[in-house]
Amino acid sequence: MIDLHAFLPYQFSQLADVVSHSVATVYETRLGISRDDWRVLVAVNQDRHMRATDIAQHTTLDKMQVSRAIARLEKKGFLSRKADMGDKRQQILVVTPAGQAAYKEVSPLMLARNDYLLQDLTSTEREALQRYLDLILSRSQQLVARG
Amino acid sequence: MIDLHAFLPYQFSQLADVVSHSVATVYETRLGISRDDWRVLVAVNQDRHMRATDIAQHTTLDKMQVSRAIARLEKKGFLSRKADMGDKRQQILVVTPAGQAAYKEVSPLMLARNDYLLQDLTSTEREALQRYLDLILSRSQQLVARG
DNA sequence: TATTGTTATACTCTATAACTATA
DNA sequence: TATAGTTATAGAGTATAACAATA
Repeated sequence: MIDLHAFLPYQFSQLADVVSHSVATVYETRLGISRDDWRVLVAVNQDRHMRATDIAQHTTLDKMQVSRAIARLEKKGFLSRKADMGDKRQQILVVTPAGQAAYKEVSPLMLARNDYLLQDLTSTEREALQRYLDLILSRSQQLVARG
Repeated sequence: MIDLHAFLPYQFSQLADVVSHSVATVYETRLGISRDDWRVLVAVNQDRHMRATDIAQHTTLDKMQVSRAIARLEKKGFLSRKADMGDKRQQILVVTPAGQAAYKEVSPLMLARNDYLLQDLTSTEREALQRYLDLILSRSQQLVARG
């Protein structure tokens, strides 16, 4: 007998949906951007001189998603592109002041919400949770690799 | 500074994707059905005399998703509908023998994979994990409710 | 007038791959 | 021939609401 509620895929997907939604509201309503856009905005705010490929690796988005997120963020005025004289196929992505301001406005609110979600756990418990999640993740990756 | 990898929405959504995918492979390849279909199949195998509304509550799917999943499962011969003489708007959903066989073939494999994912955790740790996830879920629901 | 379940529609996401320009 | 990034396209999934039958 399968109890859906004791079933990891079911639990995690429900949890991921609610948690994402509860936090994503912040950038959606304040900046009017999507999840992919937000991830790219975080990346370009952390590292100067990122290229699209770097961002893809950094975010687990694929190059197509990154390309489109970049286009949307550029249109919003949150980032701009500079030619890379070394390799003309590549572009260097730079946050604009508006992109920095957006990030600075929103990220503390995001962190606060993230923190709020963890308030019921002590720091030891948080570490334990982290450990459990890592173990489960690596086992599930093994399963996927095997098929 | 936001570290995506230490950020709950990011972590959970990555985890949910990989975990779901690692387990969903079983019913996708063996039965050729989707996640929604699978959830409905579980529901009708557990409870006789379910109606579409019951299933919606039981699975966190909405009535439209349930309606379509029912249609697909019926087409596959996994369930059938009987008129409810009490209320003619409703239908009683019954698993067919083929639907039972499908469930019996696949559910042990699903449980085995679910169990495999948890192998690195003791039963105490599993309970702790469960508790942490519940706490986080209820806080995120609070956030969503507030907006 | 409200409810059960179906159908329609439009919108977003995702996955794949074709394409361009450079290397 | 391979790589960086863009564009096209089709399929799946999602959300909203209109709708028919019954209550």
